Amino acid sequence: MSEIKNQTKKILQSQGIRITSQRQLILQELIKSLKPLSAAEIHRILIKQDSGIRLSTIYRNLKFFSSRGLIREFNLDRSRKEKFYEFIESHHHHLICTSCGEIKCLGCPLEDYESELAERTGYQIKDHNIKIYGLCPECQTGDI
Amino acid sequence: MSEIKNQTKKILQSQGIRITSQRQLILQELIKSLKPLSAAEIHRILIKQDSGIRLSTIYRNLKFFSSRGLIREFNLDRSRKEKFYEFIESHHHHLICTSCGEIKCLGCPLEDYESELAERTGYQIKDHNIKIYGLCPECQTGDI
DNA sequence: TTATATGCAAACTATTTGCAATGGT
DNA sequence: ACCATTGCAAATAGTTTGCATATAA
Repeated sequence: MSEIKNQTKKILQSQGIRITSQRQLILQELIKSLKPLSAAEIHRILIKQDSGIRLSTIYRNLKFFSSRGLIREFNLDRSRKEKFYEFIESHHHHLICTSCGEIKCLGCPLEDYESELAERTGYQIKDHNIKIYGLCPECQTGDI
Repeated sequence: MSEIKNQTKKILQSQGIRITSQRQLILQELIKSLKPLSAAEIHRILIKQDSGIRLSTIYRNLKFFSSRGLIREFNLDRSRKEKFYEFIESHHHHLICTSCGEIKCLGCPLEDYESELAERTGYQIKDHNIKIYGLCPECQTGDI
């Protein structure tokens, strides 16, 4: 069994999640991927690898993994309407190139701000996300 | 002519945007509203006020206003799938109660961070948004 | 063996589009 | 008068659901 397949299996097991080949495939792609993927992207990848997995199965499992806190589900706000999904390794944010769509992960600049905000508003802060939009170095030629 | 209707008209005029009753109605609601609205919410409000405006007209104009920089279009990421729209008065962010859905506007804590980020990544930063999720004081009773 | 997950097809929601009619300038 | 905008209906995209079958434990 390949290294990543093994790792994926362990993760599912440790969470008490029933192991199916489809779940392993989906989670593997999210773990391998360096950037968030959409349901359709995952489907495209898995279909190429023979597996006759259905889109509905992918959606169901993405929802399921999210509810178990294994992955994070979010929108990109601009242009696209699909949701994106990523394996949660650590709290971070995204820098998105509005021209080519490339997504880069960033650390979190809000640690102090959050506690100050909680104090000021009375809110009990649970989470947050930041998306930063710009042009990546490659897309800056011609300087729009 | 009512004060706000007048103001709306002036905004459209100053932007060289053709004035129609539908555009005035849509923009008025966004200006009056203290929080972002979805297309369906705007539609519901305007239908109640007699106007037989169509959802498609609302969508078309929301897109149009966004492209002209009059309003901002964004997702809420959690739970809901619709987009939300707000009149742009100044750059700000949102604090969202995950229990009752209340949306509060916040200032921007990222001014310095952005320039540091541009330097570090080579990206030309254009914009960003932050969403912070938590429980508002009212929803904290029972402390989940 | 039994509950859970999947395949499949159909439904649903939010949004977009084509086209003829209407309305602003 | 002319072109932009609207109404209307139909299309589309992304996602969800119901039900029979297959599969993990």
